[in-house]
Amino acid sequence: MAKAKFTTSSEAVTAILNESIPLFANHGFSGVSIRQVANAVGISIATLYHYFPDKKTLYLKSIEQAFSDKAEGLTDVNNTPGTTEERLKLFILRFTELMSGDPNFRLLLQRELLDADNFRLQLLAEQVFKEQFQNVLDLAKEISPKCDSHLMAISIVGLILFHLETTPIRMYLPEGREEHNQPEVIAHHVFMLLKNGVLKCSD
Amino acid sequence: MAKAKFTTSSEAVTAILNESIPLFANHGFSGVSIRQVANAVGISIATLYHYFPDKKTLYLKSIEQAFSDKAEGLTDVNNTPGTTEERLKLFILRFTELMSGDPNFRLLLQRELLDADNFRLQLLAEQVFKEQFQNVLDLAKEISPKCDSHLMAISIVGLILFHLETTPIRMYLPEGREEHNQPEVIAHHVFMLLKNGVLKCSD
DNA sequence: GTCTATATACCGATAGAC
DNA sequence: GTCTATCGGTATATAGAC
Repeated sequence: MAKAKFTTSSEAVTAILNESIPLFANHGFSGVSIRQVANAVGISIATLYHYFPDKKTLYLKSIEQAFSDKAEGLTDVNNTPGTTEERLKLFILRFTELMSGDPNFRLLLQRELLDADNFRLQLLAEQVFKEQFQNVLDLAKEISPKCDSHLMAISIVGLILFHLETTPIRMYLPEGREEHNQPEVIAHHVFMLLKNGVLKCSD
Repeated sequence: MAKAKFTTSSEAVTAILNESIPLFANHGFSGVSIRQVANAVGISIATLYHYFPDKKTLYLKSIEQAFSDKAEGLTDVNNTPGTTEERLKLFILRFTELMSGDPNFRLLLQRELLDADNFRLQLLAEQVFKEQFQNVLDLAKEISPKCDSHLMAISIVGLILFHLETTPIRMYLPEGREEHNQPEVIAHHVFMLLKNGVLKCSD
């Protein structure tokens, strides 16, 4: 008779998600097989199916788990004392560190932007990013009231995310250096660019 | 006996790539089967294998084809008369239109940034993007000499690409509007942001 | 709760007729 | 040059023993 590998059901689920999240983040939904996940956890396929009804559910639960708690950790930036500029600087630094500190989250987000259907995108927008995006939107409204807030908010997070997105190809591009991948360097550059614009930028 | 479907070999290759490129762009390497491509072209799997030795080669040739000629079309911006600011504006508009006009190219690029190994990234950087990136780099050096050119160049193209990347989720985010997806609107916003910075931005 | 064994379908790739 | 037929392997998912 097979021994119980896990003491509780949620412990098993956690162990499975711990393996499935990095696999899906690095190879995408169709690039990962149930077999791979089961092998990584050290259980059989049938056992995996005992905890998740099918592959798609496993994927969605992986997303859900990887995205949970990301909705916090930034919420307090708008309630921080200081000038608008200081709060922008703080947000940029926090967001950059958050995103570089959790590669799986960023990779899954990028893959969802590529692969998700409208229903999943709507879910993502309304249940994961809405509150956070509203905060950036408020910051954008305050800092540049004459500008389209939505476009500005996208630009702020986009600047940061694209620098992280291009990390692997950077070294092969002209003048690419290792230090360009450090969160503090990226955050500082983005802040200076946003503050002064390209014409008066200096770092 | 089967009739010749194509009059020349290159005609057949073109017909196959015309189907494989959008498929790979929308679903990725492992999200597309040889069967799907063959069905889309209207030929048998065996016929497809007559023109391409294996799936990986078909994928790489699809990338190659989709990326060819993209190296031109922007090269002349640095030789355009006018102030640095005018040339920056021209580059942003051209690049935005180029990228929104060819979704397959952008999608394949995003997928390569996620999936490609270091060898393929190096190939991509040195044989596809090197010259173009150097042009942006030169523009960045000229426009903001006190700033790290590499970071600035990445920021300029990143701002544009991220707006296109987030197009599908935009409408579900607060204050997202259809007009935000128009290339001219994006280009104008990016230019104004780069020119004045977030503090003095107005559009 | 975990396993082995298996069902069924599809995968990439090939053989060989025409 | 194009096809049908098929190979061996792997995919997702299930049945049933323990």
